[in-house]
Amino acid sequence: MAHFPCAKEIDAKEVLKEKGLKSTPQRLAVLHVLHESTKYLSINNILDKTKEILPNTGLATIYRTLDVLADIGLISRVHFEDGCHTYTYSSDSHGHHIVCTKCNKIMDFAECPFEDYLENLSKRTGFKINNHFLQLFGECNECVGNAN
Amino acid sequence: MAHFPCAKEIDAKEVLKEKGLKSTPQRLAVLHVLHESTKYLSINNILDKTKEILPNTGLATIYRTLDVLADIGLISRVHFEDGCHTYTYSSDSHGHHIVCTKCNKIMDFAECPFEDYLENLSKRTGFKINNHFLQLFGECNECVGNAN
DNA sequence: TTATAATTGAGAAAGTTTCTCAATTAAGGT
DNA sequence: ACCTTAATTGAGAAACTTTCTCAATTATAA
Repeated sequence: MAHFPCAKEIDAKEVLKEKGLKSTPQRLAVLHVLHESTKYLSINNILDKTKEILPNTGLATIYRTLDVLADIGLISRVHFEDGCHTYTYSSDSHGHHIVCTKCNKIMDFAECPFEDYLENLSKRTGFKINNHFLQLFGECNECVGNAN
Repeated sequence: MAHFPCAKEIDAKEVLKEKGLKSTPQRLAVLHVLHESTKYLSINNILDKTKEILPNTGLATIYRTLDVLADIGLISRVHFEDGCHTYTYSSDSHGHHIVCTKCNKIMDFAECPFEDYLENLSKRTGFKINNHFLQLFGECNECVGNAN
């Protein structure tokens, strides 16, 4: 089986094993591609970069792999106002993302700022809040001030 | 031109006018459909309900109308982990949503809990944060405790 | 090494979204 | 009220995205 210099490869293999899933070259390659990129990637970006490692990889495998990796929390989906079909490596299962709208860079911030707030909101609204999604948009330190 | 008993119809017409957009029956009907529903609706839900009011409405018009209404903030998109192709009426342009994962009900909460937090995060990360997206998932007061 | 179930690639099928263009219509000026 | 005009619409075609099917392959555990 192929080997990829992914810092988290060992971890990934263990997580896959725990869930009863196989560590295939395709899964490790997709993970490697996302881990290597500081930016969010579209399905086609991921297919292209995966094919640089494993040229025969099929598109259906990319879809299947992204679903699997997202389910087990190794990667996460990035949401935009008009669609959510891009992905990024997930350094932490509770990671929220800051997205640079100029260069597409993603930064994680694992801390969650409003645990207390949610409890309060829960009481006021009668909603039992189980989950939340937060994503911030802005300009990263390299892009801030640049014309485009 | 058709009239729909949408409480916000007058407002909607003004907002459309301000932006140089026409108040067509189709746009008002889509808005009415979303305003009337407490739940988020898919493109096809919206097409079906709009056709009950205007039977000849085409699918392309639904897509165009949803884009227009979302752009001007009269409605907003609802995001899920695996897609974001549902919509809800927007009572407030900064409204965040709580979504009931059992009955699909949406509740708005306009207040934004972390203005201060974002400023602090901005300083630490070097990101200039321009925008954010927050959505909460849970069970509403009617569904909480129900088996399904 | 072998058996087995999971996974894959390829292409077909299904589903979603956008585009094109002639016909219609909302809205402002007369 | 009636033009005029540019925006909007419906319909179907085209483009694009996602899922499915199934035979071939392969990771894994015995």
